[in-house]
Order: sequence, then C-alpha cells, then structure tokens
Amino acid sequence: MTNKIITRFAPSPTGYMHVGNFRTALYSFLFARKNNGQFLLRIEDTDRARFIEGADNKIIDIVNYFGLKFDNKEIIFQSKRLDVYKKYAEQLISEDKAYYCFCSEEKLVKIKEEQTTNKLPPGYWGPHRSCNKLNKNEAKEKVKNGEKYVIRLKMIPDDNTTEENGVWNDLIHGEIKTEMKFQEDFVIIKSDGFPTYNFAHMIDDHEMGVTHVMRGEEFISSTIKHIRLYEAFGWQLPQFAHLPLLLNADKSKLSKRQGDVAVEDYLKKGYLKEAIINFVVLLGWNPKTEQEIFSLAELVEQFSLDKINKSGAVFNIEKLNWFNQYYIRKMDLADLTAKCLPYLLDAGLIEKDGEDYKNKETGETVSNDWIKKVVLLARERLVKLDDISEIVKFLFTEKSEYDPELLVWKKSSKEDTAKNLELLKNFLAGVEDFSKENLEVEIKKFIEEKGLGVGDMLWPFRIALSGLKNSPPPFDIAEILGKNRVLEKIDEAKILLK
RNA sequence: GGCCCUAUCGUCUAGUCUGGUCUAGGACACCAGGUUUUCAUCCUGGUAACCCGGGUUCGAAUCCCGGUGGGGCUACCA
Repeated sequence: MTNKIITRFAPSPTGYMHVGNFRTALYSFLFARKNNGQFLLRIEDTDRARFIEGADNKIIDIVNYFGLKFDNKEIIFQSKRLDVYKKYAEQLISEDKAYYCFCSEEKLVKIKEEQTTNKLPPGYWGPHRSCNKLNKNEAKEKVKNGEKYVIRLKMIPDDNTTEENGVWNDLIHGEIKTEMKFQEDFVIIKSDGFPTYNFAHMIDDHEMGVTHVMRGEEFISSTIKHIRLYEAFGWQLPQFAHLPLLLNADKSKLSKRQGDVAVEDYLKKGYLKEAIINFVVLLGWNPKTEQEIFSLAELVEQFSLDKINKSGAVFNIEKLNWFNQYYIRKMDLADLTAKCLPYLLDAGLIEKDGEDYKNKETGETVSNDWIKKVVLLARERLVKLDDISEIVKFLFTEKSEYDPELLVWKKSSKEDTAKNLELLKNFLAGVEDFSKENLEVEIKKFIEEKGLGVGDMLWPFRIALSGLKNSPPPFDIAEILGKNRVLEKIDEAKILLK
C-alpha cells in the first residue's frame, strides 16, 4: 500500500441522478485528480426494493458525459459481493463482536414505543438489547433451524459499560463527538441475507483502499457506526469529509417536490455540462479569489478540501441560468448549432429529410448554414437550449399573424406606415446583397438621404418580418429570410394595414 | 423528544484561525440611467448583510460564554 489518495463515487441505482450526488462525485473526482490519486466507482445496489433496472448505466453515462473519468477497470456491484459481506459478518460473530438477533418486528416496535414514552432515544441500544446475551451455540442452532435473523454489531460491551464519547475528526467540520451509550447495535446483515448500507459501504471502502470518504452531511450521525466497524476489524481508518447539503429555497434538503433535482432534467432542458459543473462546484466550495468561471481542468488545479464550506447552500436556478448563458455565448457556433438541432426537431419546426432537414410547415429544404444563422440570431437571447424554438419560431412559419396596429411606430399613422413600407420595398427590390451588414448600411443610408425617421422605417420593417413586438433586428431577420420572402412579407404588411 | 451539524446582503460567497487598512469586498437577482427601431446584449450607478444578549479588549464580523434560528439523523433505505 502506498499513500496514494483514493476516492470513490458510490451511488445507489434507485432512479435518477440527484444533483447533490453529482456534486459529491465532482468533488471526489477533483480531489483525486488534484492529488494524482484514483477516482473509483461502486454501485450500491443492496436494496432490492428500491432497485431500478438500468439506473446504474444511466448514472455511469451521465458521470462520463461530464468528463469525470473513473479509474476502475471493472465496476464494483455490491450485489455481486454477498459472499464477501457474509464472510466478514461471520468473522465478527466468531470474535464476539457481532451476534444473531431474532427479535421480531413487533418486539422492536414495542421497545421503541416504551423508549419514546420514557423520552429515551429509540433503538436497540445498551440495556434495551436482548439477543446479545444469547448463548452463541444456541443461536447457531436457531439459525440452522431456519429461524429468521439479522446480524447486529456490538457497539458497547454486553454489561452496558461504556466510555463517554466517540470522538472523530472530520476534514470539513473538525472534531465531532457522539455519546456512545445511546448508540444502537445496528444491523449489518438483513434477514434477506443482504448487507445494510452501513456494512457493505464500509467493507468496500476498506477493500478498495479508499483513503478519503466524501459524502453528504446526512451521514455524519452514522459515521460513528462505520468507525466502530473499522475498529472491530482492526483496520486503519480513512479520512472523512462530510459535504454540506444542497438546499431548497426554504433551506430544507433539496428535494424533488420543489423543483428538478435530477441532473438529467437539467441536461434535457439544455443546460450545458460546463455550466452545470461551474455552478454546482461553487455550491459549497470556492477558490477564495474572485474568479467565477472555471473549466474542469482549472478546477482540478485549484480544488482543495479546506476551501469547502461548512453550511448548506441553496440551489439557486438564477445563477445556473447566468452560467448557462455565459457558456452558450462563448460556444463555437457550429457546436451550438449541433446542440440546438434536437430542440428544433423536437419543437416540430424542422424534420429530417435524408441527410438534410426541411421546414416542417413549408417542406422547403433548410441548409445547415441557414440553421447556423438562425442559431446565431437566437444566441444572445438563449438562457437554455430549449428556449430556442420560441425565439425563432417566426422564421419557420409561412403566414404572418399579428395585429396591424403593431406595425405603426409611436405617433405615426397607418397611412404613413403603409407609405414607408412601400418606399422601403421599392428600395429593397433594387438591393442585391442581402447580408445583414450590407442591409444595415444601405437602409440607414437610404433613410438618411430621404430624410425619413429611423423608427418610422425600421419599426414597421421589423414587425413586417417578425410579427413580434420584441424580436431581433430587421437586418438579421432579412438576411435569414432572403430577398423574396422579405418583399413578400412587406406586401403582406401593406395589405394588413388597409 | 433525543443526538449531531450550522449561522455575513434575497441567493452563492470573501473576510473569522493570525482582532484594527471592513463606514464589510465580489457575483447572481433586483432597481435606475445610458447606448439602441423593439427585445436581448453592452456600459455606468444604486438598494441590500455581520442572528441576539453578555463578556474580554483602547478596539470584535473576527476571541469567550449564554441564548435563538435553520438543517440533518433518529429503518432489516442509502
């Protein structure tokens, strides 16, 4: 064994990937990479009731997509290691550190009821235990006879004497003390033969050589159990780092009821992985400088455990939006276009046509270059990718449907507006170069030479093209629509004004 | 209820260890102004916080004590 740092990500395949879980994976990955260590994956699938088929692969895909590469050659599944846990549990029994427990559920409930009425902590602890006093051979006999049992770890001696505190050191929170006398003899092997989380988790951490256990703060109170287990085996303790929780707006633990918590939901809406990483990493960690934008590589470079906060962080979508906008604007146009395509398809604006795409309404072929221009026009306005269809929809639809009054700029009149559009149309009919740059120069020159009002000309022009009160500049739209469509749209507007 | 964790703008946070330059800094959001044919972008400015009470000290966001608030755990879930 070297002192190489080993961290691990250990999700349970019970459905989607929670963002809090993702952050844990991120931190574990960053810490391992920063220290030239290893980042391993283990699937904690010991709960058969909550197991969901395929959830494991989904999690693996997502983590890989974000660029957090695992170093295992083979992924560890707890469900395939049942014999290992059994072996270790039997070792503890033979050493009198664990015992078979035959207490029925009804009995356990009764104990708990008594304890609560007496204002004592509930659980199978200290003097409330009974199976720990059973004769070992008798117990084995019962097991042989097929009686249902669980295996429990002895937290304190049978005579209920105990030292006052269990003390351990957390990398983030510092010294943490727990009163031992109320600690229950927790179950390590369930009656279905599967290990509990508390047992398998820690056996595997040991066998995988995990040096730094990073996990959510909700595990602080069960850490003393894990420590007892390590001690029972005489194994060297890993370091513990309990991460602050991710919170809802009301400061409760981030939950599904108050918004999306699944990483895949954010991906689906068109949040970029760079934005998600950047946002999530800053929820509980910060570089102590004023830098806000980080690539994964920069994070690896700058990450350290002592910059992790102690208190929970509210998951504030506004800030995620800001990061996402930032990365969208920075992105290469070709890449952004490729990413937007599925959303245009989804919205039914375009459809596949062999190798190409066509406008779903008109059936016209649309080139990739054309789509690129559309995306460019939307870029400044996108918060997330799935916003695109609403922003550019008007470029794909044939008919213009809008209130003619909208065409009239401020105090202008319908008549003047119609006149202006006529002037503009005649002028544009003579313009060859319909690039937005040229259009802007030519049209503005034209307006000036004729002594016309900028708003009087440009406002109706834009409305004629977009039909929208708020839209991109008319020059940009005109370039995308092309000369014929532009002239047609102006004609339509003139008719509407009559 | 019990055990444990935690506390700086609405939110993410810097500053706390090593008290003074903190009339508390940055970012998001919000508000106002400017640029602009509209929206968006962009630029400028602004509102906004040391949980409370004692103590130590010449001096406390920073140290000590006591409260209070918030959260987590309390399963044969993880």
